[in-house]
Amino acid sequence: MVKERVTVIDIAHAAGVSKSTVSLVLQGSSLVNEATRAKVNAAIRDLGYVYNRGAANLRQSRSKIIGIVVNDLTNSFFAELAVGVDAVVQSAGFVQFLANTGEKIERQREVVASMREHGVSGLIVSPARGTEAADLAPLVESGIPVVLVVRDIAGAEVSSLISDNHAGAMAAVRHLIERGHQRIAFLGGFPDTAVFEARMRGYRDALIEAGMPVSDAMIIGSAPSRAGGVTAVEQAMMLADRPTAALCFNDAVAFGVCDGLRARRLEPGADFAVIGFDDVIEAKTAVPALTTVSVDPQGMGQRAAELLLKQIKAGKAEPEAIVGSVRLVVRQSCGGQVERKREALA
Amino acid sequence: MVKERVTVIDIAHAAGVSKSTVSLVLQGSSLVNEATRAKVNAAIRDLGYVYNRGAANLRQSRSKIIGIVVNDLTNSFFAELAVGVDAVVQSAGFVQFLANTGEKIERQREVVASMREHGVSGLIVSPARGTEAADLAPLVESGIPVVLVVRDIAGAEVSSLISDNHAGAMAAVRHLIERGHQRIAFLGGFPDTAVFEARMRGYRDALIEAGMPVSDAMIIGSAPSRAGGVTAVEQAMMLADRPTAALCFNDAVAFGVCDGLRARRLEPGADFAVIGFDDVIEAKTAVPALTTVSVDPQGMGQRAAELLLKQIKAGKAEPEAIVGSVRLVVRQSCGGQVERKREALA
DNA sequence: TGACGGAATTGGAACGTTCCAATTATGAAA
DNA sequence: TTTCATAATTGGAACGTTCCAATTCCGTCA
Repeated sequence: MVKERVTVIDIAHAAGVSKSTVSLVLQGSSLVNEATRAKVNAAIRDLGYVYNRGAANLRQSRSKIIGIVVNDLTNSFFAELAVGVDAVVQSAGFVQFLANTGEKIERQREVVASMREHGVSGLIVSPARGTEAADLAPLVESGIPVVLVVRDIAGAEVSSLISDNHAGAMAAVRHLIERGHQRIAFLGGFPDTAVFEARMRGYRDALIEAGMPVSDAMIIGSAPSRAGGVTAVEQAMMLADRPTAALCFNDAVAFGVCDGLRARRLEPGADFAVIGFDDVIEAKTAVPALTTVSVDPQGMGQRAAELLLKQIKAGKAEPEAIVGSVRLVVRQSCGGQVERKREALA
Repeated sequence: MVKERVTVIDIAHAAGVSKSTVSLVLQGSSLVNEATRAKVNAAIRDLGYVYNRGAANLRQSRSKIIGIVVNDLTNSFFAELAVGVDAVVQSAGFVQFLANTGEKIERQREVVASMREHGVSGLIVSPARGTEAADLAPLVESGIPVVLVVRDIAGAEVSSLISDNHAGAMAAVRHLIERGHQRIAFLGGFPDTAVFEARMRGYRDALIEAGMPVSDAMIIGSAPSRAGGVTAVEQAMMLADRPTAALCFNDAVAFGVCDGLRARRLEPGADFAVIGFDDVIEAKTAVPALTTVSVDPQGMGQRAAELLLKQIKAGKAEPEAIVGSVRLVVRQSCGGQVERKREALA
């Protein structure tokens, strides 16, 4: 019961035209007569023809495939990024190869190679930790458009779309200072990443701007996950001079920090101010709703995809470095004024 | 500066052999002499050759691509499912097309069609709400192996891998009954889905088994999301005869229920027992840690992928319906004995 | 009637690989 | 030396499409 593949030739036969005409119909060419177009379409339906995009790609040496490789799909930030990308590539008639590297450089190398072999027209990459410009060199030399998201790589000559981490962190810390906090920690994230670096610098610069002391003890790294947040806040609360507020590396860490606070019978928002980063979808519905720096992961995915498609269409465009603006979304987790809070506790 | 594509012919030239020999080398054939193999490999490296899998697929009429279509990638259950699939297909040398339908039947139709055109060797589908057997018919007729996950479709002659929702729900409710709860609600989920049906039936059957009354008022549907959980628990707490415990449709709903409880100054676990379903990755680290029916989404993705690969290898296997076993993971969110709890409150 | 021009259609080559059958090289046995 | 088997290599056809140049069709105009 093996199905013979139906090809343009079969259609041509059935419709009594040549394969070239069928091809024209498939491409929606205006050169073909209305009547024959109808005949051909009827034959296509009758025989259950399915277009072989692979064969077409081979002939035209271009494909309608883009690749997206992310470093951690279990992190909902990246999952949302992927759906943003998916939405725009789908409506442009493309389909996406998605691969998850789990932060493994080796796996990243493999999947990128595999995607090249499959002839993707472009690639959106959120690089694994430790990726270097050299890792991407063969890819960019081949002339395939690449858009880096979330994490930039120094020296890589490709477009990038990262959010303004420095400005976002500053805004968050300024907000905490305005509310009267004196001891503000920076919690979570791997210290050897560019994103950590940028957010942490924003944190420091806001403190310095306000003439406040910067203490390294207040900067506590961890895995950028919920579990990491728990351990980071535990460590912070061991300090002699405990913080009363924290800017967290990302929302996952922030949720973990909330968990850790509750485990010590402290209510996030009321007893300790926490601010996240990213504005993942759960931030709004959590209790307390998370104050966070909004990065809009889906929107970012969309913009990255649009940029990539533009470059694909243009043949090869100059690398663009876009830094996406970012805004502080104030919800409940950062509490009210510190003074008011003190009263409530007294 | 347009790059000419390097082909097997170029390699053959450079290495002083024929294209057939190069092809043999690429396929790792044992027919080729060690020395020539080395020469060819050197040429491949020197010229920066990249294999054109599309051309190979065309000739062999089989591809190393599988498709995975999910109904909601922003739900971390499905994101994890996708990484499970990804892990096994990657190590089998396949790559995955991933598409998100967002529960839209129309989009699902489009992406499935697109995947067929791209010649996927198999498909893993978590169908959108309302998908019918007829929607899949053309696909299965074409002989492409399909594995349905999470949601089964009556009458579709394809393999499926769903978890034992009925047994899981029963186990959870039995556990609550053992702990002394008398009024147990079932919260969240869309009532018109098969998964809802199965879990709700498990809930009812456990109550009946214990000789306890079943009240429709205690069964409250909602969107299967965190926000839905909040509204469902609000509604439940309006009841004259308030529940003291709930089995939730899934973990997202359960988190929402916890949020809603806290908004009313009730502590999940201590004041109200909540049990989730799925065991997503955050369930373990949340505070309180969520008692839940473990479905192991990554493991499920892996099993689905393995089943699919098996069928691809076998040409065409008989449809198998696997129901994955499921176990109750008791953590903190369902509290201790009700008696003890009452003492603590008194 | 013949020439012309635009619209519609067509055959064949090409894309980069694999597969098959055929060929050549190598060495051992007669 | 010839013969044979085995190992290694090879040319050409094929996969299903698109593209190009060429051809046919048909109505109009001189």
